[in-house]
Amino acid sequence: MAIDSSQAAGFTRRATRRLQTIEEALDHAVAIMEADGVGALSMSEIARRLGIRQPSLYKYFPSLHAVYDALFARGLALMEAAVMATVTPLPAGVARIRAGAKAWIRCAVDNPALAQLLVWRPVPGFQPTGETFAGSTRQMDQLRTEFAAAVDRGELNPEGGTPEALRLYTMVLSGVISQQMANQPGAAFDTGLFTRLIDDALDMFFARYSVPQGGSDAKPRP
Amino acid sequence: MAIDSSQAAGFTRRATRRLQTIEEALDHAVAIMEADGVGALSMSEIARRLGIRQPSLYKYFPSLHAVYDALFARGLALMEAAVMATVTPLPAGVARIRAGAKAWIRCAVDNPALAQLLVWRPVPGFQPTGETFAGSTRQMDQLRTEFAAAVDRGELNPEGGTPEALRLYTMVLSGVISQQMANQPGAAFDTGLFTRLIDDALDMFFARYSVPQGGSDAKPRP
DNA sequence: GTCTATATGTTGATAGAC
DNA sequence: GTCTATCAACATATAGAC
Repeated sequence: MAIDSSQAAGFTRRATRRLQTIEEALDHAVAIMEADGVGALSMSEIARRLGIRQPSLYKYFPSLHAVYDALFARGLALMEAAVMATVTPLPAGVARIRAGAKAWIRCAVDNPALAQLLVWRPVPGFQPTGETFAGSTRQMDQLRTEFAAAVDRGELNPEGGTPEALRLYTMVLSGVISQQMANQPGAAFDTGLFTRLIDDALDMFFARYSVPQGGSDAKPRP
Repeated sequence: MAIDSSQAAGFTRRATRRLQTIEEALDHAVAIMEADGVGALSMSEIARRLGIRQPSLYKYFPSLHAVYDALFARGLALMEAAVMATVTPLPAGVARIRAGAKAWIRCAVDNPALAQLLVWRPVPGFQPTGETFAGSTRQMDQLRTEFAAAVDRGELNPEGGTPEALRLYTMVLSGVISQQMANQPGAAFDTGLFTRLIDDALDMFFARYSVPQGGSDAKPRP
């Protein structure tokens, strides 16, 4: 019992310590990217800030690309968490989609380096692992169901459920964050010249898929 | 006379030869960026492809940043030429703006490296020279006048002339090209999953600023 | 898991001969 | 304008002692 417990505890402690170091390394990586650009990341600099020698870092990451992959995954998780925290208490529908969009944009502005990794492809030769990329696909799937729900509830016309509508939606969000990051980096969400137009952008988008506001009996389906 | 002429000719010949070399260097630079990413550009690689030693390249560009600046300027000029060629024969108005937008997107897709340099900011520490950046500002000014003309002609409501409308417009275009370059690089304009939605995106945008389609007497201004 | 040592490569930029 | 030579950094990654 005592032996098992200490073994288990020892194992988990080592494992958690290792995970802590990994997270710390990623923290530094984010700091480096935000300071000097996404392309300025290097194993040497991470190790330097971590207080270890550069070869030691290879015990945690097999390559620089692996670091980028972990950062991509972290970015995905961060965005998902931000959106979920905002969206979970809300009922399905357009209002929920809108709230999620704003949460996403806000999170992207607050984490510009990770957002660049997600929205742009600034690192030559880097592509997220299949496993990592699956997370991105999963988020897109969930977004699809959100739109389908809004259509079912009659808040969007049937065209709102098409892949084209979804792509148009991602284009709108991508446009907001791209212009904000490129032309006014560092600005806060509430004061950014482009992010402050997010409501207008969403109005513009959803107006395209609004249901005809009929009177008492407006084309009900038999 | 003969002397003056030969001197002048000698001077211009040398000058044009020099300009030719510079243009050739920029051609190689574009090829490098398209092959290995915008951040992969280096003086060494340009010189290698140019068939000269790397220090010799410093006779043409004082630094790598100067090369980026020249590339930024070339990208601006290319886009402007493409838009102008499409737009010049058309009368002012929304149709002309739309045609210009499509020409711009098409040109961006055909020149992804230069487009990335213009739309994103992928090179850490690089900012276009004041002179170069002025070209960008000038193009924005012209866009502003295009919108003002469309408002004057009654094709857009007064809100279409506001800075917010213009920013929303740039966000839409930036969203199209960003999503296309990030998620389906290399696709042609006509078949790209995102670029083929350009008309829908423009519909969505201009619908927001459409004038109320009145009957015979729809709110004429006194 | 950390270190030293090292191999091997790259880069931007300058000095100075021709 | 081209070259050689060189500097000073910087990088990724591996081998192997402890």
